[in-house]
Amino acid sequence: MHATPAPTRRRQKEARPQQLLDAALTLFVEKGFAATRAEEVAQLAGVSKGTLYLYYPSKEELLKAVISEHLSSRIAAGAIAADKHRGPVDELLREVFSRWWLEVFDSPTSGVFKLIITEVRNFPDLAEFYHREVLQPGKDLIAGIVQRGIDSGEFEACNVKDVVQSLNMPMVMLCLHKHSLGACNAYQEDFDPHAFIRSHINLVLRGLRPAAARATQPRHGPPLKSAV
Amino acid sequence: MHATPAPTRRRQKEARPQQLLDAALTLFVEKGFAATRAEEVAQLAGVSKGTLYLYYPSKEELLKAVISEHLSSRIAAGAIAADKHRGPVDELLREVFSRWWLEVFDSPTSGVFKLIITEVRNFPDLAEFYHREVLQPGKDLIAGIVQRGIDSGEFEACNVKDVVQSLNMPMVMLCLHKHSLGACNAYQEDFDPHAFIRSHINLVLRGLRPAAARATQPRHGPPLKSAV
Amino acid sequence: MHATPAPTRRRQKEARPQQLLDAALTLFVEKGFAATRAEEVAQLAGVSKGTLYLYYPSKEELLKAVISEHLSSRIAAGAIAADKHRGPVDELLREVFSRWWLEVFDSPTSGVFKLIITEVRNFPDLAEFYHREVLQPGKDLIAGIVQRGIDSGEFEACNVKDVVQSLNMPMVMLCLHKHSLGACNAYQEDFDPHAFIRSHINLVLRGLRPAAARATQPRHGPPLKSAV
Amino acid sequence: MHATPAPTRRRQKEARPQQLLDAALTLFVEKGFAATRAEEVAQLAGVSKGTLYLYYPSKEELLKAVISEHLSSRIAAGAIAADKHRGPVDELLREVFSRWWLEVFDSPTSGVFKLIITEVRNFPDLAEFYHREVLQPGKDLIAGIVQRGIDSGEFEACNVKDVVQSLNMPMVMLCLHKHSLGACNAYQEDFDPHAFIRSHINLVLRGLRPAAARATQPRHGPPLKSAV
DNA sequence: AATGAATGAGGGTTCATTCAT
DNA sequence: AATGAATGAACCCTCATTCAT
Repeated sequence: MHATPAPTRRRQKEARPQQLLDAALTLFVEKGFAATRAEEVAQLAGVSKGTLYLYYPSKEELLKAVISEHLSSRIAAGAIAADKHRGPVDELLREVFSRWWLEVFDSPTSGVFKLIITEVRNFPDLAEFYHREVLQPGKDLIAGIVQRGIDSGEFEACNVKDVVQSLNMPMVMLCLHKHSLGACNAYQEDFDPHAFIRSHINLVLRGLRPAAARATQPRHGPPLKSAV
Repeated sequence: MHATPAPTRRRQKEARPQQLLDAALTLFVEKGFAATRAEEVAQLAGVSKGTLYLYYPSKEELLKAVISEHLSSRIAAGAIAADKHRGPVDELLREVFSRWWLEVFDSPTSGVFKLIITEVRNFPDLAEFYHREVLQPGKDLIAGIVQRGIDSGEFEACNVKDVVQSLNMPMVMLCLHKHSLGACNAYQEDFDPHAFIRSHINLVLRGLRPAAARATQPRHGPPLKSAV
Repeated sequence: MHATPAPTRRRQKEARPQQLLDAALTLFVEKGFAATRAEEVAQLAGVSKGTLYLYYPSKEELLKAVISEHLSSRIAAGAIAADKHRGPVDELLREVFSRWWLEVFDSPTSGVFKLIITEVRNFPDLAEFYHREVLQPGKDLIAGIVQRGIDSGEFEACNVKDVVQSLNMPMVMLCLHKHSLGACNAYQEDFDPHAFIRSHINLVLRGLRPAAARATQPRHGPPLKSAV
Repeated sequence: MHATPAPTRRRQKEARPQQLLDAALTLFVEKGFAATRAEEVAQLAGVSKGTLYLYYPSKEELLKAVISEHLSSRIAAGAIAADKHRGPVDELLREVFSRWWLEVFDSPTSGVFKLIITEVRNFPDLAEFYHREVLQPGKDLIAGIVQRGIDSGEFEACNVKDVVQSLNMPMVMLCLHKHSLGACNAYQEDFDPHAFIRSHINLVLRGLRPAAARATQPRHGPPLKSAV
């Protein structure tokens, strides 16, 4: 309805931090923090070198801002809706992962995992941050759901922590892949990440089903073959 | 019976490249390529800055040497011995992964995965190299075994590529973790990677078992609960 | 009886240059010209960075304005009143120095000496300016008085120029000290500059008194001992 | 007898610090610390920018090295020989000042006073350093001698501290002058600093002589007139 | 008249690489 | 073969100055 408002200076000032964070995320993920020049970030954000420093006092602070922006808000989201769920647990797990996956994998946020992997040893603050904001809540969320399934007899008794990792790791791995090998335009196999994740969840959930229940098809999730 | 002879110059000269490669791998994995100074590598290898350049013409060539050394020889190893195997396929899979895992995870080679993830986009040569030397052979190996299982009726029909990823990704992920968050001495959970991998393989193989076979315990692999 | 009227814009506009000059003097003296940021000057003057440039076209012009303001008007002041003096020359000298001292030492003008010392070599214009406006008139003034004393027999024959320097230098030195070591809150000895200057003038004037007159106390100036 | 030794690298390495310190002193005194670029210092020392940083970790450390080098060793020197002196005190004072003057004024060390004045407020460490290494020992030395003169009746009773300042300040002032106005090739008056200092000392010592002694010429120091 | 966001040249510092010893 | 002093290009960051508001 409204025409794009004229970019007054005031308006630009408000937009700058986000522009800079976006540019920084892109480049830090692509080239690594150390190999990205501050001026490149500014350029990609459409401003000059000096302007970057009006908004962030150093390249390192920019990195931290990039990470905290993406970690605090988005990654651990969706946890809230989980508690209310009634019904089979495997359906809930599929839903939780779907939501997370849709929000993260196709968005720039997926790059943050590469950033963490890459930079955590150079900036140890990140470890605490990532653990507190992402890892712990994420694992707690999934572990809680899996435990529910065990309690209800829907899942075989098992080591819950390990199952959480089995479910999760391929998702994080795909995020990493997207921003490393997956971004090299050669070797782009006919690989559909979304289909794979559905297939993977299926496979793991099948493995969790108790022996007694195995003779019948699961209510949710297609048979393995059709997963892709 | 003889004491090791004092290292002659020739002996030292022959040992240099390996010392430099080891030092470079350690530091490149820890800090990233761009953030590692050539002199640090030399120092860790016990030689002077100038000596490094006697053996490698540039820091970038050193990186490539580090990677090619580890990729060519070790990572895809064990593939050969697989063909001869006769017997249940799940046993074979366990064995192949075990061998790979033992050779890779506890050795410095595990760091190469982080290096690849971190640096492919800066050095696109690596993509082709890694794909040809590691990914393709590795995936072919596992895919072949899984396909055998399907053909023999031991596994449910399924998308083989996806299963390969489901099996593999957590292993690579653990290698990455070892050299990123896992190396930050906080947040070292009581997590045993070896146990987890056994548990994960179990879980996936259970998911692969055909419905008809599910009522009986598998011959290999403990029940889920005892996996850790 | 009326409260000061709220400063109108015009009023502010007229006050700006002085506010800026004062701020600039303070900061240039404290930190040096090169180490003072234009924005700091503006801030101390209570205006924004841009406003400074409405009044002075560059930082360098601001420096010159600061110096010329203080040099032209105040430093060589008091010279005029000297000619009319009748009576003993030492009394006149005491009076001239007293007046100068009171006007300069306790005012921000004292800092200009530091500024000159610090910046003449970077801005050679200052040399000519300072020499013409301050040094020459000041020395001529004092030299004239001393010469009068010699002519009248009140002072011993001597090299007038040297005496002028002997009288003057400690005063300038004290101005410099005030804005360098004297401004470091450690090492503030129990040193009273005013008392010292009286004592110093006394000492020099005693040294000037001709041998014949030395047996009697001077009419002006206390005995040395009570000088502090 | 020996030819200048070939400048091997080893030899150069040993000479570098002094070359850099000399260059730095020259430029810092001439232009001020902030207005001197590190590369200029390197250039004047005949090395490249990077080399400077092989010897001093930062421009600021270079400044401190410059100052401490000159302060520790030279400025307060000569104090030792003073105690042994027997004979008239004014002769001793003349000798102490002469020695100090010859060592300082005509050497680059004279610039350190300008450096201190200029930079002490930006680097407060210097205050403590200068006070401890130069001011206090220097003042104590002179004060001790003057006090001896008073005790022996050679000098009038007086405030010793003030006299010390009266004697000293012109000397420091001349050092400052040499590196500020005195270095501007205009306005080089026919002023001979060495002659002035003799004249100044004379004048002050005459002022110190007790009334009873004034009728006779001093044993040392010419009559005032011939001081230049 | 006043502001302060934006610019970009400039300067401090690092580090890959060279080369005299 | 090995060293490490030296170099200088490159990068982070600052700040004098401009100009749209």
